[in-house]
Order: sequence, then C-alpha cells, then structure tokens
Amino acid sequence: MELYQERGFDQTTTAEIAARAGVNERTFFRHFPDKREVLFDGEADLRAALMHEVAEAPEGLAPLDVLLHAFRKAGRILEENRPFSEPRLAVIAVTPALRERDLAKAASLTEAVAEALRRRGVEDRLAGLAAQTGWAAFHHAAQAWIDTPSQNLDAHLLHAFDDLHTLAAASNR
Amino acid sequence: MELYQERGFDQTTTAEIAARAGVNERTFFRHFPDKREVLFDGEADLRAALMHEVAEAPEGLAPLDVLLHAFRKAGRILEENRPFSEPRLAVIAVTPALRERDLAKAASLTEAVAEALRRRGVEDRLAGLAAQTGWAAFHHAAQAWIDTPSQNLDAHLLHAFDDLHTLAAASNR
DNA sequence: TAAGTAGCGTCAGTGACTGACGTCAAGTAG
DNA sequence: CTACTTGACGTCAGTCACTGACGCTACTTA
Repeated sequence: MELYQERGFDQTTTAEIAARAGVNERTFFRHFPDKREVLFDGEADLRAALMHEVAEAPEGLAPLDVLLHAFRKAGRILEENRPFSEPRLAVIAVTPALRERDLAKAASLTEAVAEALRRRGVEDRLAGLAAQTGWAAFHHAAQAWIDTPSQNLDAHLLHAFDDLHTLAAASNR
Repeated sequence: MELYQERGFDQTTTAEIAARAGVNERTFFRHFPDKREVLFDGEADLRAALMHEVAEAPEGLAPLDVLLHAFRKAGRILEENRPFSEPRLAVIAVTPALRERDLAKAASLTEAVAEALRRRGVEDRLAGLAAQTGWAAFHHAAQAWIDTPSQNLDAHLLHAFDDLHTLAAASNR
C-alpha cells in the first residue's frame, strides 16, 4: 500500500514491493498469485459474511429483502475498515488494471450470493437476477457512501433499495 | 480466433498470432493495445447502437422501459453476429483474464447507458442504478439466450424484465 | 519533384511471472 | 539424541507481454 500510494500501482515493481517487505521477489509470488491480488485479500471475509447473512436472514422474506438484510449486516465490515478501505479504493479507482480485478471480484461475490439465495429455495433463474440487481443497489450505495460520508452506509442502502422500487413501479411492463 | 480455439488463449503467444496474420509481432501491438483486446473489437458498435437507441426511444417511457426498448433493438446486433459471437463467448468463458476484460467492458457500457439516460432527463442517481439494473437483466437474458437458443433474444429480454418486476413487487420495502 | 506521412520491420530493452533446485530451521518419529 | 520430513525461503534461468527508438518504403500532397 505504501508503494502503491507513493508511486502509483503501475510504477511499482514487484521487486520493490518484495524489497520493502524484506523478502525475495520469488517469495512475493509465493504469497500472492499476482501483483494485483495484494489489494484483494479481505475478499474471503466479505464473502463468508455475505453468505452467512443470506443464510441466516429471517424466513419468509422476499429475495430482495433478504439481500437488503444481508448487505446491511455485512456492510459493517466495510464501515469498520474504513481507514483501510479508503486509500485502497482510491488506488483502485485510478488504475484500470485494478478496476478490472475489482469487477471480477464483485462478479464472483454476486455469484456466491446467488448460490446462497438458491440454497434458501429461491428459484434458479430468479436467484441470479436478484443477486445481480441487489448487488447493483449495494454497489450504488457503497459509492454514495464514499462520496457522501455524512450519511452512514445503512441509510444509503435503504435509499438505493427504495430507488429500485421506484424504478420498477414506474415501469409498465 | 483460430489460434485461441486451437490452443486456448493462454497457450497462444502474440508472436504466433502475428505470424498467422502474416505480420510482425510489433505490428500486432500497433493494431491492438494488448492481447486481450482482439476479442473486444466490436464493442464500439454495440456502444453506439445502445446510446442511439436510448436517445431515440419514445418519449414518456419510464427509465427501465427505455432500456428494454434499447436492448431489444441493439440485441439484433448480437443475433446477427451469432456465428461469430458463439465461439468468442466460449473462449471468454473459459479464460479468467478474458472474463475480467469482459466485465470491464460491460461496466464501461453500463456507464455509457447511464449517461444516455441522463441526457434524456432521468435523474442522476436513478440513471446509474437503472443502467446497472437494466444491464443485469440484459446480461441475464443474453446468458439464457446462449443456453436456450430455442427462444430468441427478444423473448428472453421480455422474460428477464418481467422477472425484475416480480422481484420488486414481492419485496416489502 | 521534394517533402511529408503512414504503416511496417528490427532491435534492444523492462518487468511480471514460472519452474527447478538448493538451503536451512523447526518439528517428529524412532 | 539422531535421522527424516516438511515448509518457508533464496537463487537462477527462462518465457512472454509489451514498449521505445530507429530506419525503410510506398504513397500523398503541395
């Protein structure tokens, strides 16, 4: 992170990272599959939290409500890690290669969420679409939270899901 | 495409591609910014078509209905190019590096669609969310179209947007 | 006819990643 | 305590994507 902030991601070589960490370059690649992955280490935690919250959501909730519930719960991880999340997102935002990886991670998480919905008995087709739609709202809320930190993530999430209803209600078919 | 299908993307070197095309390796990189981009050449066409259809959709339509309209129109590009789209998608599907790029392109197109919605007067916040939601439905329909070619893309699109309403209507808040 | 200029080949690099091999310290079994 | 395994690391050599610099050639355009 230090180096990525100092020189930017592209101007940082893996040799420099290894040197700063006091190890050999080869060792770096034994810990991370590639240079980008360094910034996506917490993904497993978020994934586990999301899957857990989807599974444990109250019975009888509609798919989107399950997701809102899960995102609100899991969102706490983001809020608590804000001091780390902030510079991390800043670096990702200005580096196309990292944005690509970020999108890939998001897609993977979305698929995991869809699978969790299916395990709750949500119909196959609907689960995938619900996960993607819900993720869009979540992503939207997270972005708004970064841009407008005066409100907490929870409020942004409620707002985004309300917007979802507004959009669907206004549509004719 | 020939080489990517024969050996797979990762096992194909840029030198081989250049040789097969009868040019120098350096020349390859003058035509494409990188090895992946070869498979994403038609993107500009799709983007132009989408933006055009969003702009030209009938007045008074709700955001999601504008998108359904635009996707139905632009979807014809995909249907007409199916002989090329099919192997292309197959290669992308089995190559993580290409999936990443694909997601990045999708995100970029989504942003373009959102911008087109804003130009129609859709409110800023709503435009972004509508674009992402609509894209989720579009993506879903395209996937279903690949998996179940017996129905045409149009039918899949209508179905996906119907599912969107089902999801929203079943949700309580 | 002279002066671009656009497309290409050649060459020499840089940097991300990989495989093979050697080393060394911390167990673990006997 | 000794032999043996095991896991984390260093070293070295190599591949491959990609880049900058330079020079050639054909084709415009003044």
